Amino acid sequence: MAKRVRLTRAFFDRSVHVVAPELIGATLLVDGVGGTIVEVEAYDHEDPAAHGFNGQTPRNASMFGPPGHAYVYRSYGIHWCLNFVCEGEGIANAVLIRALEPTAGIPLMQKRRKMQDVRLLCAGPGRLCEALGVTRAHDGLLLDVPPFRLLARPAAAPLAVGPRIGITKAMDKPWRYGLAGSRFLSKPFK
DNA sequence: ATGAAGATGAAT
DNA sequence: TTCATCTTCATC
Repeated sequence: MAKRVRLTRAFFDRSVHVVAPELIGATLLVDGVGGTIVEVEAYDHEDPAAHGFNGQTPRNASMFGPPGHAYVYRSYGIHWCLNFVCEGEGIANAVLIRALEPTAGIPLMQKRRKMQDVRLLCAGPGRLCEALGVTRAHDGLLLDVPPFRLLARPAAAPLAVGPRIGITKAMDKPWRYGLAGSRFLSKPFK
């Protein structure tokens, strides 16, 4: 297998609308555990649905920081969700990582998730974080140094595009991207 | 100090 | 469709 290009902080210093689709097919590993990204959503600073839209707070601070860092937040009091911060220091732009196809460290993921079905291990932002062991401790960390490891997609992937999940229709945009036909998505694209 | 809502997931 | 679970932030 050809050695794949590591994604550095420079990769993320671009519009979320460019970065998000390019992340489909890329590899995400946390302490060596992870797989191929198959679903993401883009949130830009002009987006009323984005956490940063109403200004900076302690929770979303890392979203306003420089690109190439992680933004991890607590969802519904229960789950962690992982984002990659993109261009515009002082402006909140990020890509939510929603699902991946497990390829590395599957036994550990199964243990963390307390279930065996590989298809459901990382099919959703909360599930993905539980499987990879991502918590608030990862908030604000750089993405191009351990424990993170990101590898560029080997080639452009066939994209599915659709409305984002959990966003009220009035605020929504077609900024959810997926690997067309993947069975590891949190939900199918229509 | 208090309360409402939330970029979800699992069970019913 | 319901509910678990709890932090965050706006408001009082």
